[in-house]
Amino acid sequence: MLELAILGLLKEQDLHGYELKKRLADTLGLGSGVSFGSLYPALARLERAGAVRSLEPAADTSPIPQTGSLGGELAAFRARTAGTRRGRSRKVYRITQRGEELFAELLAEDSGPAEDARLFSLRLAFARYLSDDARLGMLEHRRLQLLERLNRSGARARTTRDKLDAYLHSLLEHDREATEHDLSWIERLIAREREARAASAAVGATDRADSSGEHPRTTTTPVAMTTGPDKESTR
Amino acid sequence: MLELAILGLLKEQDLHGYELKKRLADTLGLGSGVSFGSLYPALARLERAGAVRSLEPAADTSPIPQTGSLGGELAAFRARTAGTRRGRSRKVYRITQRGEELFAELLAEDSGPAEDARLFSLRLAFARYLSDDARLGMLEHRRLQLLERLNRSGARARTTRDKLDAYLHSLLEHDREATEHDLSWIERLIAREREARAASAAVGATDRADSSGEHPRTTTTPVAMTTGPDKESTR
DNA sequence: CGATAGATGTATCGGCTCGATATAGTGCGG
DNA sequence: CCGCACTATATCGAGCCGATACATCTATCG
Repeated sequence: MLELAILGLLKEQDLHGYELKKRLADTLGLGSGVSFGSLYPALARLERAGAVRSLEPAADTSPIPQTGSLGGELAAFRARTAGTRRGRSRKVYRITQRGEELFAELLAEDSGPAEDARLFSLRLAFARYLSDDARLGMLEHRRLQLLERLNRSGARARTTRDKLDAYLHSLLEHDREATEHDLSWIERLIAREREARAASAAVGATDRADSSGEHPRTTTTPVAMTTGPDKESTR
Repeated sequence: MLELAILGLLKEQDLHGYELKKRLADTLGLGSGVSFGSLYPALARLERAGAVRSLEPAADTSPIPQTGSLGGELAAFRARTAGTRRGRSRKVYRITQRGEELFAELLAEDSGPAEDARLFSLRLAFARYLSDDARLGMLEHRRLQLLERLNRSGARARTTRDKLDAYLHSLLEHDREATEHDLSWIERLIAREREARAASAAVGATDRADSSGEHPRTTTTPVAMTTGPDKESTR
């Protein structure tokens, strides 16, 4: 999972560990990012697998950002002293051809029924690298997961009628609302995706049934299932 | 973290591992609950620490639920064959005095600035065991965390103006909305808490300034901070 | 009847991630 | 010159997860 995020960031430019951690935290959706205890081992794994290679210091005034764009008041100061390397010597990582392939694999991977919210967010952050079909498939997949989760909320409400602690009840209720919110978001994304597709395919084949208002609800699944595990951090 | 959840459930009744896992999944807010790979080691730790003890088979027709209330069609069948133990012999866990103490410690624990959403949910699920003050403190603490997170969202939006990928932008936007939703939920909980407190203290002291509409916003913090890490699963 | 499938249960293993900590180089203010 | 803060790489122990193994019982189908 971390590998995917690292490779995705390195696709755009070479980075050293510290900077990588920062971008993981605030460029991507990952709250607070990851700890060094995960990041460095992950980089080591990737290097061992030949997916990235590390470049030594690279002399001075390299085009690698001087850890910039944070702090605010600090930024001005940073601009003044730019070019003077600070702290310990950095090890800069660059993605390899093998790394590009690995990225594509990880991004497209099936990710069983347990796919959690973090992984979905990560995939969406790199959705621009997917084909139209793969991207739409990913969104539909997520939609089904959320529907299933919503089902379980309903089932739970029906099973344990009221006799619940007030705090627990509020928690469960909020969780259900958050899931509904997520679901409507995903459905907006799907609708947008279909519009774009329809627009780009304006020339060509015969009319393809849908395309007008009230988006076709795809595979619908009328809200009824019994089994299947799931994994949804918290919310 | 898991220990807290286990002890909280065992406070109400003796349970065996499998049933414990089920309740972790759907009684509490934890999506999909935890895996056996966490649960059994956690139980072993708790037993080693003297916080729980395991009771052997306990003969037949014990008052422990026969893993009931799931399946639906299965429930009827289950009712018929109730009383006949199934599968491997179960090991039933019971909380000890030491366990009750440990539960109280874990529930009240300070939980640094990194407290994630899962842990907060867990604490809220057991909030009924906290004193009024501790409960309110927990809610205020969570409120500040969410405000800080919201700040960072704003800062990010101001720093990286527009030049963002559409999917990434949508992701970040959705994340911000979800945080706002969480925040307003917490504020409703705080308001409710204060009302209850005011109602119960109806007899006694002089009038205490607030109590009428437009809840007092507590410690307000006018949305401005620069540093501090955080941890928020995803969203 | 016997085979098969499937639910119920307990348990362990390898691998990833985390939080804490160690190490180290640099500039800044007192 | 000393301590402090910031940048940066790296490791350790422990927790958690997914997969898997193992064991026991029942229902169902040929």
